[in-house]
Amino acid sequence: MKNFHPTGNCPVRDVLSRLGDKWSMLVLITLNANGTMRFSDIHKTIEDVSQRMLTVTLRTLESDGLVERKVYAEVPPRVEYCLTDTGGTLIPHIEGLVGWALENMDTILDHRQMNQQH
Amino acid sequence: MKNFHPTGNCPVRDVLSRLGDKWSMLVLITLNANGTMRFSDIHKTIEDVSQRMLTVTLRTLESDGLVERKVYAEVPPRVEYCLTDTGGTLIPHIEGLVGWALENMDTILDHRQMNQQH
DNA sequence: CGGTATCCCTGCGGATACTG
DNA sequence: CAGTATCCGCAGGGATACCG
Repeated sequence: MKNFHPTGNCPVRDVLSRLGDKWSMLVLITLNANGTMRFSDIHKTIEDVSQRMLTVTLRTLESDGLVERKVYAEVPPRVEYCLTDTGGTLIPHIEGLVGWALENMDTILDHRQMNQQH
Repeated sequence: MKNFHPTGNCPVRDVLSRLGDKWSMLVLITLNANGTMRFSDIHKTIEDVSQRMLTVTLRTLESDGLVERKVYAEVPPRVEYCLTDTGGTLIPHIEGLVGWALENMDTILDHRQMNQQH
């Protein structure tokens, strides 16, 4: 019987759990679609994320090496974010999931409603 | 500026948020790797999921039409689970993510540690 | 065997206010 | 502009007990 927790605490689960939070994937595909963006640009693009959670999400992605953060010593301050190479290699897989979701969400929503009527 | 919330409450986010929970992807790839499985088999394969959460996860996947649940009128009862066709089409994308995680987790973990020393 | 039913707790993430 | 700091509510999920 095949399983998927090689060592007890599985690094794959660790990595994937990061992407499974509410905003990470959205931030990544937004950065991929628009290239380098300022903090405020990302915030405008993803309207319903709070400033706090956008900061937290970006910092986590940065510390994982998926996003690069560049601070310019200007007044007012300017901070730019872009994907790293590692972050870029993740994009196709996220796009794959998004594409699948787009293709199948009608089927899924229908099926879900059916069962709700029970 | 490209964004990703077509209608305000985006079905893509809805669908993906389901897969982003703690156990769904794990259950799906386990079922894919082993074919039809009984409840207890899944539980043995994914050791650290509670009975409650395994039930909840399977029921959600069933109501979304990704997993099929078959109950046999026997004593003691037997319940078998397998992927549906729709569920099957999702597998390659999950495998893609898992593959990426396996390839890149060393880089990620290193990067993460560097930043923690700060 | 394959579940429910309860209770409970952690921690994700929102709201708001303040700052270099 | 791009953040911290603080507080707090809620839902995801664990532990335990019981059931057809």
